[in-house]
Formats: sequence, structure tokens, C-alpha cells
Amino acid sequence: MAHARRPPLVHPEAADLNLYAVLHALADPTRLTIVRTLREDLERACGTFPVSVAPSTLTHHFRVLREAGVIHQREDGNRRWTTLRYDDLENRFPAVVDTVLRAAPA
Amino acid sequence: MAHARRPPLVHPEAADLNLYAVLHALADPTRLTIVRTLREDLERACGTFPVSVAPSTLTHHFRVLREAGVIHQREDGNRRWTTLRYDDLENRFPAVVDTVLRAAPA
DNA sequence: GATTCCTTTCGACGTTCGTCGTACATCGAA
DNA sequence: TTCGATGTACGACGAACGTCGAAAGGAATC
Repeated sequence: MAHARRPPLVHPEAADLNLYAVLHALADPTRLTIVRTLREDLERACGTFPVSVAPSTLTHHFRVLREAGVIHQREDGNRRWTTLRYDDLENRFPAVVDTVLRAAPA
Repeated sequence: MAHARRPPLVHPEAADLNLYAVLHALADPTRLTIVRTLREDLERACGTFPVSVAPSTLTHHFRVLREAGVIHQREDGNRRWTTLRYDDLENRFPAVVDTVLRAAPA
């Protein structure tokens, strides 16, 4: 019987998204770079983001984004693929993501 | 010769506003309530906001907002009047304030 | 002067943050 | 089976956070 080798990834329900958690998640240069990258490319592996922090730091930022409901991650072999939960975010907080991205320095 | 009795209030230049500082400032229920109140009423005295924290905590939140460039405060007697720096915010980060306010729970 | 009101400063508290190094687990390929 | 690549978990660190109470300053009023 198949079961998860690693603790399963927890994603909040769309209805449970919290604006303050989302804003906090966006209020960091590394994390906002991740979000902008995902807004352009649909899906990415963890190691392929144009950020310059240690791998363990990157894992931390992914957790913050994931627990805030900003991103979704799925396992595939020893890779972890990440997508933006754009529809859920739009539904709960219309225009927030794009407005923030437009305001952010490139 | 007139001079300030209290340390003068420091406000960042409009050109120095930092998006991450602004997002962090908005990512707190008490502070976002202050911003929403100021978006409706132009100017308010410190003690007149519909928030329920200790006075010293309120002072802390005002400092966070002021140093992020979100609000402006001026002295008048023993009152401190607060306004939203809406034009400066719009200029640097168009639509961010209203989009966030629209997304926030009432 | 004395009093009262508005707001701040200070110090404290427990918590969370962003960062990292190290160690580990998993997978795919040689 | 061994190796390298990918990504996580854990523990640590200094710094900042949100909160409060106590004390104080300055202004208006009695």
C-alpha cells in the first residue's frame, strides 16, 4: 500500500485564506520574486527560481507561501513542483496579486 | 525661538517609500483598520480610531505606519492629527491601498 | 498653581521572523 | 550499488514583532 514518505503537504482551503497572512507572505523580496516568476511561468521546480538564498531558507519561504495559500506544491519523484493559486487568490482577494506585482520593483 | 518640545516626527520622502515596508504595515488588522478609517475621514486625532488596543500599542502601530510612509502626523497642542498619505502612495504604488482595503474584511 | 486629558517613552514579555549550516531522505542515473 | 542532484528537517542565531503597564511630558482648563 502506497503512503507518503514525507509528511504530506498541507494547503489551506480556499475559503480559509486570510488576507493578513497573504499580505505578510507578499511582504518579502524573495517571496514576491517567487510569486512573480510563477505568474509568468505556470509551474516550476523549487530549485529553478531566480533568488539567491540558501536552500533551507528557500524551503522556509515556500512554507510561508504555502501555508498562506499563495502557492500549491505537489510531489513528483524527488522534485517538488510549485504553482500559484491564482484563481483562489482572485476569488477571495480580487486584483491584489497583480496590483502588488505591478507596484513591485522588477 | 520656537522649537520642537518632542522629538520631531520623521516621515520618509515620497521617493523613498518601500513596497515591502508598506505591505508589512498593511498586514495587521489594527493598522489596516486605521488606514480604512483614514480613507473615509480625512483627518483624525489619535484616540478616535475604532480599535481596541492599549494606548501604547496604538502609538507603536502609528510609528510603523508613519515610518513606512503610509500616514502623516502633525502636532497640534497635545493632540496629534493623522492623515493618510494617499497621493504619495498612489503615485508610487497605484491602486495598492484601495485594492487591499476592498479585499479586507469589514 | 493644581488638575485633567492626550499621547508618548521606556522597559518588559513571549513570539515570530529571516537566515544559515548541517544532516538526512529520496530519486534517478551511471 | 554507488553517486549526484534535489529538497527537507532540525537547531541555532540575532533581530524585530505585537502586546502591555507604569511613568512622564506637554497642553488646556479649573
